[in-house]
Parts: sequence; C-alpha cells; structure tokens
Amino acid sequence: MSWTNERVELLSKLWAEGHSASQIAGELGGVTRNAVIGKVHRLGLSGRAKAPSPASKPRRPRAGSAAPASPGRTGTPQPQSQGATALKMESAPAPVAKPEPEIELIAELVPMSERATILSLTERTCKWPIGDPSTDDFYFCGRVSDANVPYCAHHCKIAYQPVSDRRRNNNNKPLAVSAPIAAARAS
DNA sequence: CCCTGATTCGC
DNA sequence: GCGAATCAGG
Repeated sequence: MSWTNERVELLSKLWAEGHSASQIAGELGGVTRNAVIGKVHRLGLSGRAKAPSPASKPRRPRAGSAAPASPGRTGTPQPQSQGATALKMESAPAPVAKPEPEIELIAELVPMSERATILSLTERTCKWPIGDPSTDDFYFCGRVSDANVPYCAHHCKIAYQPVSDRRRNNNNKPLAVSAPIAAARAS
C-alpha cells in the first residue's frame, strides 16, 4: 500500500489528535506502526511534546558499513514544512495538554485520544461500549486491559461486581452480572 | 511483558 | 521515499 493523499491526511489528523502510531497503523490498515512513525518523521510532524533528552542515544553501531560522516553540520536550520500539498490541515498546534486527572468519578468519559473504534480493538484493549451503537458518537473505551480480559480495570469493576456478600456463606468469586450493554444504554 | 516514539540504513 | 530492525524509555 502506498501513502496516498488521503492516507497521509488521515495519518496527520490522527497523529495530531494524539493517537499512538500503532493505533493509527491499525486504523489505516496495511501498514505497521513503524511505517507510521517513519512517515510521521518524514512529514516532519514528529516531536510532539518531547524535550531534548539529556544525554543518551549513541545510536546503533550496527555492524557493516559505518558511516562516520558528521563533520560540517552547520548551516541551514531547515525551515521545513512548505506544504505544497492541498492539505486542508489548519496547522493549529493546539496544545490541548492533559486536562482531566480524575477519570474515576466520571463514569463514561474517555479522552478522545484513547477512544477506540471497532477496528482498533485488540486483545488488550477495553471493549466496553460507550454511547448508542446506532449513532455515530459511539465508541469503545479502548484503554488497556489485561491480556484476554475484555475490559479495563475500571470497567471490570462495573462488569464483574461481587455477587453481593449478603450471603455470608462465601463465594468470593466475582460473577459477571450486568451486561455492559445495559450500562451503555444508560449512558 | 506490554507498550511508546526515535533513529538508522538497506532497499 | 519507504519501513524493518533496532534502540531507548515507560
């Protein structure tokens, strides 16, 4: 697959929204996260919020051709950009930052950057449905979950509530009680 | 271990 | 230009 204008545009959009490279790769399809990262760099839209790390990164000395070369690196600072393409992207940095520190209390509020579409769900993403599946504002929680566990920690608490300890008998085993669908309706 | 992005370099 | 391999960090 090649990087068509549309794919590049979608890549730029998702990247700007804070999606991870793997998520973007998953939604684009046909590419790996490495491809996405590579493209992101080539497009020059990398380094989002990344301070110049102190000291590290001698970079791999991979055997074989050693390209020492690094003498005169002075000169052109590279203006970059020059979007000749017909991208309608409004290069709005939009700092956004991180606003919500407490997601716990807010029942169904997942940051845009973490929301998942049906296509980006994996074995370790929360599949808790949020919203009405019949509308376009529907999405899955998408936060990380343990392998093979369908929901993130937060939604597991909702999905697997103790069968109530009223019964002094015992049974500590968590039982699946209400289907998330019910909760989804309510939200 | 899982994940993240960053970088290099053969193609 | 592309992206696998690799690296470095969480």
